[in-house]
Amino acid sequence: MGPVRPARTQAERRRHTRQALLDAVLLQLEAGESFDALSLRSVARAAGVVPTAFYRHFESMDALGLALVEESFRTLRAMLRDAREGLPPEQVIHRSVEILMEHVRQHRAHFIFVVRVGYTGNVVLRHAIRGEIRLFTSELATDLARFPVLREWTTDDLQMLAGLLVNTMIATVGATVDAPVAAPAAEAEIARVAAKQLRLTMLAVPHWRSERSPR
Amino acid sequence: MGPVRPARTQAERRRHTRQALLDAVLLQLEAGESFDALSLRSVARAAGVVPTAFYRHFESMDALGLALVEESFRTLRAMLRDAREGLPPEQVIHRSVEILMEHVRQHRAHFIFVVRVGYTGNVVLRHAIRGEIRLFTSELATDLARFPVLREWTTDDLQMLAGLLVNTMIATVGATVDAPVAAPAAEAEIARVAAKQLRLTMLAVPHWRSERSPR
DNA sequence: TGTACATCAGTGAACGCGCGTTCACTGATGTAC
DNA sequence: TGTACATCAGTGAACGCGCGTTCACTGATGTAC
Repeated sequence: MGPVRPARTQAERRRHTRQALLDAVLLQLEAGESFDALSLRSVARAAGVVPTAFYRHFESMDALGLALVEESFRTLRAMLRDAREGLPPEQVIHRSVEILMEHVRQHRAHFIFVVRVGYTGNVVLRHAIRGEIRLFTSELATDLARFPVLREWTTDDLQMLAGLLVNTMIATVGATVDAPVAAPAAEAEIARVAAKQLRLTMLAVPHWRSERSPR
Repeated sequence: MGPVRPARTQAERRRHTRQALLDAVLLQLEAGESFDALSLRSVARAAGVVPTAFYRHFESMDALGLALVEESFRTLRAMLRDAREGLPPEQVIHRSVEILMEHVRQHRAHFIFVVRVGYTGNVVLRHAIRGEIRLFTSELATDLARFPVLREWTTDDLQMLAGLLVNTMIATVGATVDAPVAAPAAEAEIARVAAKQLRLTMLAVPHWRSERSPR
């Protein structure tokens, strides 16, 4: 056998280069760069192609960023799916936090992208991410509606609660990706606080009077 | 009388230029730029001085950023002080949100700086801001300890609660500064949700069993 | 108060560099017959 | 299967531009006597 010939067909090579460009950005973000400070040339260089090749795949860095928004939220939705299935009622919170931390560990770059670029100056990407977070929150609200205690809550109140939980999640992710990689102690501490905050929040639920508007 | 002679003494002129540089950055952030994308030259230009004059005041853009961290947190502490005084117990939450929104309106640029740069790629500024937020959270925890319901809580639990409240505050500020300036309807909606979230959180407080470690 | 010198905020020219984008191109893969 | 042509991912040279930083400077304000 000779050396493995990578990417036999044109389509394969094309997909491969495109992913290399996306990954180059994620890698630079993980290394602490700001998205707005990344140059098209540095990304092309890191992906192993000439700057002009970039344009075969994306019209601009913003367009590449939008592709990363999609890719990242595919990860976040997968997480929600995992949570939907893996939640024995008696330890919802503990397992939720575990699933979150697990996903952050395995898709660190996607989470960094979302929490960091979601607050960046770049208005296009910021709005794209905030829009996705709103959708994500709505999905969570729908999931919450299935819990017996929450069945009678109004949509508005469910959104409010989901928003609160997502805020906690975002703050937790922010703290996690800010801590040194693979610092189990710091990570455990962050998870512990997050679980407490979620437990406190859920403690309020049975006492909330969610008022349906008169029919 | 002739035209007003601004900044008679050297010290005055110096202070004036320094502030013009800081304000130039805040203005560009408000206009939607990312801190990491700002150039020393564009800042000097906006402040009305030649690029080299910049160095008379700051060693680098990072140094200027750290000065802005200080300036911004002076604003946030002033807010906490206002809250400490202006809170009739029967409407703590309503007033807190009002005070927050009021301060965001009046120091929009400082809040933009904190929520945006606190998540940026720039590691120096991000850590500086996150450190200040941690201090800010601790101060809030101390204030919380004065409420009768919370008097028996452990320090760790107070920190946890303060963190939760600060998270809500940060998310609220993020949503506010992301909305178009002077959109009273959007702002009112954001404030309404924030108040609900804080009310829900505080609803849990009497039901939380804060366990002191055995003496 | 007057003079001589020191300080120092701001100037302006110059540098080398990496940037985004254009253009005409190459050569391997794909396709029609 | 073989041939002739089309497609198109990636190349490489070139452009004008704004960048951060250096340097020697200017001239108004400050200070010592």
